[in-house]
Amino acid sequence: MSSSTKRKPISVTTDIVIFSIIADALNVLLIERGGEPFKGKWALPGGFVDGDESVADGAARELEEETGVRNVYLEQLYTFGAVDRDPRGRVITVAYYALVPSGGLNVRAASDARDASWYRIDGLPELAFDHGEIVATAHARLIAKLGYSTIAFQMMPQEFTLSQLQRVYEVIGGEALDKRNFRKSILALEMIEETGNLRSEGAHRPAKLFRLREPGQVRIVR
Amino acid sequence: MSSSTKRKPISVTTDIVIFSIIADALNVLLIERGGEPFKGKWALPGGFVDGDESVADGAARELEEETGVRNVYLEQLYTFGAVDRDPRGRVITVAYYALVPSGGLNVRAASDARDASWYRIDGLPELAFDHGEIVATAHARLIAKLGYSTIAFQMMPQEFTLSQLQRVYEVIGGEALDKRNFRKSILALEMIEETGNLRSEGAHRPAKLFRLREPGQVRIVR
DNA sequence: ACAAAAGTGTTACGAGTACACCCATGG
DNA sequence: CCATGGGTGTACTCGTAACACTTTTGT
Repeated sequence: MSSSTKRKPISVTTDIVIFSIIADALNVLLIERGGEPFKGKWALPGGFVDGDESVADGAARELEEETGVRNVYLEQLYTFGAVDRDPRGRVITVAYYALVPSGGLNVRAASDARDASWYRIDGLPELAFDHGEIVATAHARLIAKLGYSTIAFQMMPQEFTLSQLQRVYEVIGGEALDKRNFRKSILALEMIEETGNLRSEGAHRPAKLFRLREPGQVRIVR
Repeated sequence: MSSSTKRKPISVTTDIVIFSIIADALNVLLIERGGEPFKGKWALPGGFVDGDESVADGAARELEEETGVRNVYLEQLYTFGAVDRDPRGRVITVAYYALVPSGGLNVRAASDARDASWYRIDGLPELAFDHGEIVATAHARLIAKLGYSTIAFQMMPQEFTLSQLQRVYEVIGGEALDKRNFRKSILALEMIEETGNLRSEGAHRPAKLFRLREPGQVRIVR
């Protein structure tokens, strides 16, 4: 009986949780919905998967269409498949998440989004659909993954200082880290190298700038 | 442009990877397909999700229908969404996996499964669809999860000896473990307790039997 | 000269690993 | 009495955590 008589069509969407560090806080990119349902409510970028594209391609396409962001490390998060999660009918969603460099992208509202904006994770508005649950799941995964992978490097711009990198770890992890231990363990990964340049950013000693050896690569450590 | 003009219907299936330890080897439960496509080939249990059930419910239902297995803790593995993964058309699948006690269940073929049988993970037949990839993904996840969760307890019968439990870890992990260190670390979790019973199983000292304190609970450790 | 962040090593502790012998039973 | 797996404690090692002062710059 696995092929039930009533096989109502099930639509498939993707939703993407885009994280970035802005002003020393973890932020999520949201879209203000321009159409029903949940018109005027904030929601995650995403949309329906086309019949001629893979689910992952659909997520990448939606991400670029609605936010202009491309070439980011998109990782599948979870598939949300409750019966009543979408008032339009039977819609399941494959959620992805992505980390983008601090300040390194132009956000623009497009498509059926009335507006697009960053929100601090600790100050989110009420979200459409089950997107609050999706963000919470992504946040938990991000925190966990920080501990055993090099995912945080995805948030760095091309050149960055070790202090900047440390701030990313501290903001996501929610606790202060020892500067010397942090530098020791990061450099031991051999994933970054000095560019030879310095950055002077105030009334103090300039900081050495680093770059990723192999951009886009995420390694499991430990 | 997120709502494309051509939104071909996408069907949604589930596939379930059931692991168990049998004769000191890791095994996967497969069914022999009774219908096209891939008729006569071995495949994972699973099938189409109905419109009035959640994806997780669909997985549990298909599993019971095709193999008789019920009441297992199913964990979502990954969603496979390539365009051409199913010759019948556009079908994506949400894969789940579960661990069941050694020998503690009656497997029976049913529904459109011609046969159901255990296969050693290192001796799998050629599988239908992309099920080989799904099994490989589940296997990798199982090995990883063994290291930082108490998932292995799911494979134990109601009463078990510490040596049995150690064999589970050794078979999945693929390496021998030190007996004293193993017992020390397992008991430190405080997840199992002595039943007070002994099991005599050969020409040697009888082993103490243990049980889970809270069956079904999986904890993250470390 | 002072404020502010960058940069740099050593010690201490604890978790994890290595390791060997006696115990209880069946045949 | 011998073969077989069950059961037990300690010492060492290595990775992680704690910790303070000097350097370079702008004002």
